[in-house]
Amino acid sequence: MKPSTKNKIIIVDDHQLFSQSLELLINSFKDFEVINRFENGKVFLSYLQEQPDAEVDLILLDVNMPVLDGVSTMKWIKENRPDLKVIALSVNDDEEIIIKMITNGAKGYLLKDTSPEIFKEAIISVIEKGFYFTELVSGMLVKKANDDSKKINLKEKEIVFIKHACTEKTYKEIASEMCLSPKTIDGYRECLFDKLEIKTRIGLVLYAIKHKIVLV
Amino acid sequence: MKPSTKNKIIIVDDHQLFSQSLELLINSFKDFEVINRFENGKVFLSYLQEQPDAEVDLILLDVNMPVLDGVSTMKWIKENRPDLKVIALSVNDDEEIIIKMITNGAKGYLLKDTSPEIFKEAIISVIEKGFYFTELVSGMLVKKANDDSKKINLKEKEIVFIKHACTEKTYKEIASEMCLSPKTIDGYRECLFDKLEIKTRIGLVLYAIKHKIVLV
DNA sequence: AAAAAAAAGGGTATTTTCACCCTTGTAAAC
DNA sequence: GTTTACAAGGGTGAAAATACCCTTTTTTTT
Repeated sequence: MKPSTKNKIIIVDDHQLFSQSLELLINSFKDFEVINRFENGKVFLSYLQEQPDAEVDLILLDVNMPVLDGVSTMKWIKENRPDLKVIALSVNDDEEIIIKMITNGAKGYLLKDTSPEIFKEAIISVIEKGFYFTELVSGMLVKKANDDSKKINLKEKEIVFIKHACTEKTYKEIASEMCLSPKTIDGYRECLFDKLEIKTRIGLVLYAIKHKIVLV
Repeated sequence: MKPSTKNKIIIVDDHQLFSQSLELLINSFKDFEVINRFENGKVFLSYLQEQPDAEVDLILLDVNMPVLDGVSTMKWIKENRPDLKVIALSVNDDEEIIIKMITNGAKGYLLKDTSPEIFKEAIISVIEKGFYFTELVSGMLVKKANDDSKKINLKEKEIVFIKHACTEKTYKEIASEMCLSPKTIDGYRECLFDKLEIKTRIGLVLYAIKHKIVLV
């Protein structure tokens, strides 16, 4: 039997049901075949390091994985194997994650509720033209460009303060924990209220949670 | 050709890639076949109402769906078709959701990262024995039984108050919005601080967010 | 029908939060 | 070598939040 001329695809996804099922789907396409599946970023990167010359036309990379998630995996690929073509797969359209995957070099971002037809189209597009972006993703890239212009950047001490503010401690207690005068804390607070356009400590807590400065 | 004697399975899942791929996987099992797929609870329930006599051995029901989610769909099934056997499928192990699905009659709860072997085992178990629960799920049922004993139940007005407290409004403003005296609000606050074992409004906000009384 | 619990409101005092204005020392920019 | 920026800190006063005391009315339980 002569070597296959089909496009070689690798799936990296911890959802075994999905991963294995998706392989069946892809293998049912005429010009594509799945040559390998991995259950998280770590084992996939190990494979890449051991077999740097393996022929791979496309990687389907899940975003939400244990051990080494999609973003971290993508970062490694950007650093070490920018030649690889990756389509990110995810169930959610979390803006932050999408942006991270793309700025780290993903050539496409598909939601898992994509139809098999669009899916096939995306695979072909990435292999032939080098990219595939839906309107959803393009829209986010435009939105990001806007957001960037009015970005708020918090200093390290401010972030520490915010974390303390998201507890039941008083400002006085926070000051003593941070080894600063209560008046300095008062200054941090006023500055943040101004920058973040809020008026109360409650607003600060809500901001911190929304922007994942503190986790709940 | 004589009618199939295979077990008839229905998939309800909005993730088309997954849904279609899973069908391929199930059809590759000897004794099972997928007779229908639906992309959300609404279209599935419509089908059930139009074809009440359709033969179905098992339903694979995704939890996270648009239009009509898994929990709502499960509630309808409990009310109207408790004879149907359902395995809930989900990507996350959110305790609250798992409990809801099971108390509404799901016969099993599988994470989507289950291996195809376990998956097959679960399908067989539900069809033959009527249920299949992993240790994860059993553990949660035990934990729930414990939690129930020390459950805090919030009254409707308290919940309204908490939602207001999670904004930058003052108590005085909240009182006027709720058409109550500030003193009454003061009473709500004190009572909640006591019940929830907190000392400040910040604590109340954190509690509300953690328990999904308010969303961020 | 009496007792208990809950829901609404009041008084007073303390602590905390917030706003606004100001000083000093130090490091970076021009 | 000024100017600028900034981090740290101070004073004062008003508003908000919190604690702990209380009464009245209604509803629920027994």
